[in-house]
Amino acid sequence: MPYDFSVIEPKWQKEWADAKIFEVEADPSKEKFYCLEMFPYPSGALHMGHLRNYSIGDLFARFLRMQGKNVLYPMGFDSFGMPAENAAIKHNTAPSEWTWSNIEHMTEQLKRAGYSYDWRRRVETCSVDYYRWNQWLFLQFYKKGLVYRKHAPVNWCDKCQTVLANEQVIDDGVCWRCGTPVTKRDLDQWFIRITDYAQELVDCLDELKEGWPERVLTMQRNWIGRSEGVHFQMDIADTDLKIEAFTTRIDTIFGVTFVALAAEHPHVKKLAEMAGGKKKEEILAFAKRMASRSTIERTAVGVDKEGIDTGFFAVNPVTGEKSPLWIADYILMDYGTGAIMGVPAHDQRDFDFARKYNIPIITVVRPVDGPAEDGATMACAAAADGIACNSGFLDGLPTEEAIKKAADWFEEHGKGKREIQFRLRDWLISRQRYWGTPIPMVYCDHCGVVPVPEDQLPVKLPLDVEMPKNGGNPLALRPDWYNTICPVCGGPARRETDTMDTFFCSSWYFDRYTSPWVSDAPFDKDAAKYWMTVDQYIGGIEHACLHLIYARFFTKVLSDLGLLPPDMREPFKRLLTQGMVIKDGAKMSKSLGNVVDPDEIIKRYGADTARLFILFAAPPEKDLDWSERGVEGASRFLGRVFRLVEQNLENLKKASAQRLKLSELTDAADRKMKRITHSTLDRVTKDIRDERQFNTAVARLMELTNALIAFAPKDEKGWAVMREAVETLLCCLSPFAPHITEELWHMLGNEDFLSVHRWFEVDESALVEDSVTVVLQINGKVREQFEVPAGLSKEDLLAEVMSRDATKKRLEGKEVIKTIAVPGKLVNIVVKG
RNA sequence: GCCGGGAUGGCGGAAUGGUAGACGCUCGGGACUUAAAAUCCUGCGAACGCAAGUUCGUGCGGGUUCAAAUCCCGCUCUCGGCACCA
Repeated sequence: MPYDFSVIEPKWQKEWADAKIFEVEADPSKEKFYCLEMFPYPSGALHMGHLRNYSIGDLFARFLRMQGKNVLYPMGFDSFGMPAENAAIKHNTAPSEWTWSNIEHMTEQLKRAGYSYDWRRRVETCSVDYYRWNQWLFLQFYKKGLVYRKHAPVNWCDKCQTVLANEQVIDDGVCWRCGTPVTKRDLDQWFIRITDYAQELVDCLDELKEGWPERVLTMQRNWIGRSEGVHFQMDIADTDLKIEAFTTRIDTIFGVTFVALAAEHPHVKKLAEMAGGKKKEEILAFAKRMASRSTIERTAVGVDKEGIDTGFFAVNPVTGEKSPLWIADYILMDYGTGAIMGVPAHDQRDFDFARKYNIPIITVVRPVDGPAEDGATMACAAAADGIACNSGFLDGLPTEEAIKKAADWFEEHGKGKREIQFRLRDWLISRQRYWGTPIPMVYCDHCGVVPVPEDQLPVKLPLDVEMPKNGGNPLALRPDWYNTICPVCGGPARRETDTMDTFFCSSWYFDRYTSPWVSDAPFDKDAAKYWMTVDQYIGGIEHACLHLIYARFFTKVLSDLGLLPPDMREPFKRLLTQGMVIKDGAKMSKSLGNVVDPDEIIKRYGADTARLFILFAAPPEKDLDWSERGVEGASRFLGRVFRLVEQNLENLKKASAQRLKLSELTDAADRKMKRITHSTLDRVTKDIRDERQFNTAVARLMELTNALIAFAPKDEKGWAVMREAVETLLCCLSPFAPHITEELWHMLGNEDFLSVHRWFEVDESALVEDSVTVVLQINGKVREQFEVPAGLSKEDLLAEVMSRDATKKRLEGKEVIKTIAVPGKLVNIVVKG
């Protein structure tokens, strides 16, 4: 009977499901392991990226299960979002119908791939049972003061017809989903105070060093953008106005030669008024022109800085000197205070600006080993640390100390204080879209903004909607839905028609998995306490500053709300960011027409082959080059394993299941086979557990298979050795190719499931070698290799090598200068002549 | 500009101071077959050589070492992230 995956795979999928071997319960007596993949958006069908993500996850889940851990391995769908609305318009159906049919289809696909999920725990964020808890959590956040409504300039995508969070504006100001340039709009929107947690979000990155990729930590650190500095005030001469400024380089305060405001700064209008006349018109015109520029225009490389002199002067709080007050386009209103002290000698941007407008440049920091540069002739700003000069009481101090002393001065004189600034902005969660969680708020003419009482949740999304053809939110066109009664006064009120950013849903779904059946809370506290945190998370790098920041933030808040234990501050202990799947040099995508359909591959080669290829072709973090030939290679390998067992089946079944010790084996080939078996087991275990090097683990298993094919047992002992080797191979291969290994395991007469069988133990005594190959080097160049008994000391090895005729011959007529012997490895003889 | 990753055969990739190229793919030779597919055996970094073998070889230039893909110094190219963030 040949290897027929089309029979074997469905058969074992059914057996596993019937026996419920992948269903788990919290059990504090057992050590748990929570293995999680970033859940998919139900776009219609699985793509290769999904297959790669989940093949890695299933490998971990199966491996750890076999290692005896109580493994939580769930799957669900991130099923709210724009594409459902677009598809609904295109196919003239409802977003919910489209979404649910995709969920069912993709679930079937995942089952055909043989992943070992506990399917009872499937979570769909678009189901009322889930999103009602989004609403409930939103209200808890609201009570805690973490939710606020603000009229502010926000990012607007015209194509998606909705606002976006800062994190969703990428690549110089375009929408993360559709690539449309983002514009600014002034709107009333709901924000979440993620900035309250900015400091902790940075601090905890250190705890994640062990298990997270360095680059993700760096990206988050950059995104949160913590900087320490001094916040201080400056008077505007001859007015009552004061300017608030922030700087990280307070040590350069003596080098201030101008002060600049952002065009949107509230003082701009006042100053224009005070200036009056022609100057007023000029200032207002300038501010208007700057405000109308898009993010792209403002941040394009090489754009000249622009500014206008207000004619006013700011007073330096230390020196009392007056510096001209400018309005400049490179000052951002939404960072710091929207005003800066200009120190052109030591800041490149200020330098560019000063040169353009002939503002004086004064150096106040000199290099450690030389004199200060001349401000009039220097080519660029000297931003590096050095020694303070021309700086009164700071003179002679190295930058770090000068900063400290200057900051102390400001605090002592009550003119400013130390402050920490973050780049991170609050999270805008309102979306002017239909297919999302309704924000549980109502607007009453008498009572204002009123939260929906918890006992009135859920605010259900109507499913019988017609999507407006020209875009926009159908909820806003449904008076029957949005007209309601004020929970406070009972008068007429209107529901919030915006829905929540879908990243809200995905910020706590992993908590829900721990107890998806509870109906009186988002999740069961005890279940979460047992299962959380996620031990291994797997997904794409694209979420480094989106989902992965929001989920970290949520976990801290849920912990503070008492829903998670107080010390549970981080959701994901280890993170693996898998590489992309590449074909013909580019990422697989519909628009490039280079997609390979996982279903097709599974149909043609089987799930085991597809999974094995994916895990073998590249290390998990690297991009994977899709190769049909490579898939065939994986298929060939599984065929070899199948035939190996099948062709020796009778003898293997008869063979003793007893494990013979190496010391009980006398035949050299048997001993060698035994050693290979255990060194393979040892290395594969380490590759998976410690190194996460699945490609090399597969390579070892191929080597073991090659050795087994060449192995010819001579007697009963030999067959016992072979049986042990074959079963070890099946055990190690099981997490990679679970169906074929399960089949062969049962063919050998085993009755339990290999999928949940205990991982084999390495017999350390079987790793001991009789002899080792050592290399003879002359002057560092390899000359020959030969066998010596294992365990020789340095001296004995050297003596052994030097006594060989071949060695003596090589050294004839040469003077030995030095010898180096590395036991078990090599001997290097340094000679002259 | 700043931060991070990477560069090894025809290709994907092994090797973290000690035999460079494991394992696989491609390609060549052979066996089986009427034939093909499948399968099995075998060769495969480059140069010279009938061979034994010798020399060269891990992006480039230096250095440390008996010994460097690996460590140090200085570059080049490339991929990714952030970027008037004060």
